[in-house]
Amino acid sequence: MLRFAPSPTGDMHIGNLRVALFNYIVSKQKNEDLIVRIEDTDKERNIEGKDQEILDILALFGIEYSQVIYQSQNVRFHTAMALQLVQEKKAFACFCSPQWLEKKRAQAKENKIAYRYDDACAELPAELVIDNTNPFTIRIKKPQEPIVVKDHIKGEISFAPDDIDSFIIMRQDKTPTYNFACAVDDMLSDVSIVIRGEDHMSNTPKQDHIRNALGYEKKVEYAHLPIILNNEGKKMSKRDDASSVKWLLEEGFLPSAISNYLILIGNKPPCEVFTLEESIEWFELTKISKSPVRFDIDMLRHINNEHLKNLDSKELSRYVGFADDEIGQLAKIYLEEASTTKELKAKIKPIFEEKNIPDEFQEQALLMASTIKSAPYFEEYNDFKNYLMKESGLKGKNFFKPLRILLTGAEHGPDIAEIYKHLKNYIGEIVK
RNA sequence: GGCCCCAUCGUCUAGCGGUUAGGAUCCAUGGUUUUCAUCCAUGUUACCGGAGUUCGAGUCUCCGUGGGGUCACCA
Repeated sequence: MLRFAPSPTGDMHIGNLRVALFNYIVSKQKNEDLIVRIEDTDKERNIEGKDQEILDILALFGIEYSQVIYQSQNVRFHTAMALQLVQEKKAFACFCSPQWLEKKRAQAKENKIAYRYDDACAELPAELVIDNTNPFTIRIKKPQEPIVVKDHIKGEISFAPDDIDSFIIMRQDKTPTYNFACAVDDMLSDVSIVIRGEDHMSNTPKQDHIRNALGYEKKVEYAHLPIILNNEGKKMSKRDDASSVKWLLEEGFLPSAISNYLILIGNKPPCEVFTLEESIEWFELTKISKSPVRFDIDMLRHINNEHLKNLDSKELSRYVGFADDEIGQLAKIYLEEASTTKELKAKIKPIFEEKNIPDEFQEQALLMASTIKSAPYFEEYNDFKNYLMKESGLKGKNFFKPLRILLTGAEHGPDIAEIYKHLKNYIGEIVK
């Protein structure tokens, strides 16, 4: 079993999508189910409808999963297991107040030493606990021995007990913390391998420790993906437009191209342009680079352009807002100067709109327009051109510029002979 | 600051002790084109530094340096 575990607290991030993609690929390779677990234990930060948005994006990208579970539905298990740990004295009630802990943290920071919980409540006598009416959290006792994490990408990494710390597993309001819920749920779902972002690296020994304490013997495998950096070399955040899958989609990047790019970076694929399904054939987690990768929109554009070229013309036509094959074929030609569907639309749409004629060609354009309007239908561009030249008497730049502007609404563009093939049936519509 | 990870062109990477250090992208130039672009050709640009091991180090070891991640009763 594999799992993708997003929290419904914001827009789907490309790093997240990448994690989903890798989980999907590996689940296919291992022939194991992939489940989606919505991590909604923080009621304050949950955003209504984000869960569905995430699911919609997964569908759009062709990421299939066997079921969706909501972490909040598992709290009774979390509670029961926390209780078990307390009874076994592997966890304890901690009465330290948030304010007190915050003060300790500030002190540690001031003294430039790492903050660690001092285990003040770890060995409280039972009567002190029973009589205490103050609110408390539950903390798990830190491990005795270092915990070694085996990661398919990072290799073996050891964490000292002090760095794992006696951390909180249940809050004062009796809800589980992330690490606890996550560790328990992965166990309950019988997850075999966890593929997630590198930012979870330091959570791993904690979650491992929880399962050990619970007596779970199966070793969960891990793979931590290097994070994606922005142009400044920092982790991509909400501030970076390109970090949002929604934004990328709106900019006119194809889902297939986005996944292609996300699988390509920090990887050594046998080829550069491929589909998600193709990548299942050769994908290997161990080939993923250990170092973070920079997001390069130029590369994405290049990949997107290639995917656009591979689309059949009918489909391409729909992406540009039309329905017929002919416009799709026209769009194909424009692919030589556009890399996203948004750019493509910006090229195609003006063709059917009223044209803005620059002052210097005003006169010629007027003459050209009336010549075109009275011209018969020509199958071949050459005949069309010769007729117009003869009738208008225009030539050279004075002929081609107005013609191009009248036909396409742009001063530059693809070879007119090429686009005429797809425009000839619409001439009446185009030149009004 | 503690812990963890990382280090080849601007970017993504090939390399696995002996190479003119290769490819893609980006950029520049030339050719093709009525135009922009495409396409083709060409070109600029990289082994973070220092010690060691070795006949020989981008490749192995150590130490620096640099970059990133993470240190919540968030996930």
